[in-house]
Amino acid sequence: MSETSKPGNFITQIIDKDNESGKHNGVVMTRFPPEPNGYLHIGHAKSICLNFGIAQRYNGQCNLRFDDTNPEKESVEYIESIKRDVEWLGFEWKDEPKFASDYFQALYDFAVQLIEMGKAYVCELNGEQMREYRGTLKEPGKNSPYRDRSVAENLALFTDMKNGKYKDGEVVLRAKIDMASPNMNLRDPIIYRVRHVHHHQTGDQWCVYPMYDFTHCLSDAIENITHSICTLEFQDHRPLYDWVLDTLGTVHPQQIEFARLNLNYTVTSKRKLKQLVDEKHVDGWDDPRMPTISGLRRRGYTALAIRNFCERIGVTRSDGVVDVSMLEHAIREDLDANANRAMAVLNPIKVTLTNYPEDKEEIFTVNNHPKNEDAGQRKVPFSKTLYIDAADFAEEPPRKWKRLTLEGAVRLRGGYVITCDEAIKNEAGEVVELLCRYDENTLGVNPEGYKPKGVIHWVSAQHAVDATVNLYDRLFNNDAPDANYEDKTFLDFINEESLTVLTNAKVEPSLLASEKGQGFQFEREGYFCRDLEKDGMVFNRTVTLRDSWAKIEAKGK
RNA sequence: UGGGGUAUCGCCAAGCGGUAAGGCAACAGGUUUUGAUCCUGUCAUGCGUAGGUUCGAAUCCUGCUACCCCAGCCA
Repeated sequence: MSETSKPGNFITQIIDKDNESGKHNGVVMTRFPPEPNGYLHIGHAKSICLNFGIAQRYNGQCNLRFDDTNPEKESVEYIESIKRDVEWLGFEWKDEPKFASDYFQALYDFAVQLIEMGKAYVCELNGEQMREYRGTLKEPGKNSPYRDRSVAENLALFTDMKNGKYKDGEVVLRAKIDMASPNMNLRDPIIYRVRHVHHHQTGDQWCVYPMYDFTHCLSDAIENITHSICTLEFQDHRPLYDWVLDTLGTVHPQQIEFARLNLNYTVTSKRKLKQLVDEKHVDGWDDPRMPTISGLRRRGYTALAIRNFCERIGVTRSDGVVDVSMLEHAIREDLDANANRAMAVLNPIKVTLTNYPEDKEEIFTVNNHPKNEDAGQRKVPFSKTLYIDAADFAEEPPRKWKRLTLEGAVRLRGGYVITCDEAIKNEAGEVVELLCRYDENTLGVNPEGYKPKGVIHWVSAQHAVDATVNLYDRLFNNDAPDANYEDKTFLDFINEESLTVLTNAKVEPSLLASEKGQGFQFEREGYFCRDLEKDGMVFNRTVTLRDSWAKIEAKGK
């Protein structure tokens, strides 16, 4: 599909109009501007797909720009993870990654220019006073007593700020706009503050750092961004964005806001995700239960699935909550089409084929994919003793049961039809072994005179490979863990059963040749992937198969 | 009447004055050596609400309602 045949949205409509009127001479330049203060999550994926996707659609380019103006909260680890994630999603930024900190000198010069124009002043109000003078949502603020300093004095004071003559928080540089504006952002916003901290990019070169509102618009202008796409909460900042650029007379990118992604049953706030990591509710930013890009990757989500998901949810200005089933559908769709099949017995019980020769061994050739012949075939060994899943046998089967039962017959996937004669139990009354007979005339052929109830997966005991399987479920059991509740926080909704570790799983030997990160469909169980980090046979469940039996069962209860 | 936004099926979302696309979910069938996939069908006389303009309104106008964002020296 060509880029332009993909569905558009209100932003592409704006750009189409701009291109018609020749506003930017047909040039489209966007940017993805994360602050390196955490790992990227699925919400960022939407923004990445939007910004890079628009650039592709219009043969433009997209910068990766780190909005690194608050060094205390930022780190190189986050920078590296962000680069890795954007790349993994399949996007290429223009040239080298950019940093707002690359522009610190230019930004400083712009601030000086503002002072010279009489449009900025150094203010000595402390935090509390600042708040008082700002007024409230319904009442206007009042002018700072420092508002009318001379240009010369402001220039000297700002130089002192830069040269480290003030302690953190003692003074700030403010834009002189309008303390009575109904828009709080225009009530003489702070544009520079003093912070004696080491910066991950500029070291100890600066002790004054520009604020977002001053930095972002000018960084966009410096990079000749044409369309500066951000989320809805910045709508109120647009007048300030425009004021800075208009006042300084630079090129003027257009800020366009869209609704950020909200997903039910999940939390998409860097602060909360960081809390989950810091307080060890999960095993790190890339825990497969996290909605981070790295977590999803480790869970087995593919970049293609995430891109498709982002395309399907659309881009609008109305904020809603997308159902996680949309995300799950996207990964099932990709893996169903592209993942090889394999057999894995998660909770094994032994099956002995009483009429199968003791030392005999057969090798079945099985298709890797039911529809795609190009996926090839693999060898699956078969012998007298097998494992099947405990859930596939029932002494007293419920209605519509299509699995093994006493005296019932069932097809072993890719192999013979077997009939169960006896269930051997331990002292606790649990079934520990099944004695079955196989029908030697049923390899690739239907049996004569009777019909198997269904098909189950299995693995030959002597050939089976031990594996650890991590069964992941949603991290929260409330559909809106993020919402504000009177007496609860999102931590109160953590699903205690979000991870079940199965250490006794038996998988077919072909899986020994799999690679880390490789995805499979374990037939009748779900989609799994070899863990990206751990060595050995460790598989993570990406998502279950759609399960209509579970619905039938649930209805019966 | 502080300011700024948004309202179309359970969820996402097309629609831009000519008579409500699509996807997810759900439900009902069919195929199936995966209770998967796939296929077929059902699912808004209705577009937050009340009026108005018009031959004709989800689209234009007016009033109302609900929800979201803003009082960090965060972004």
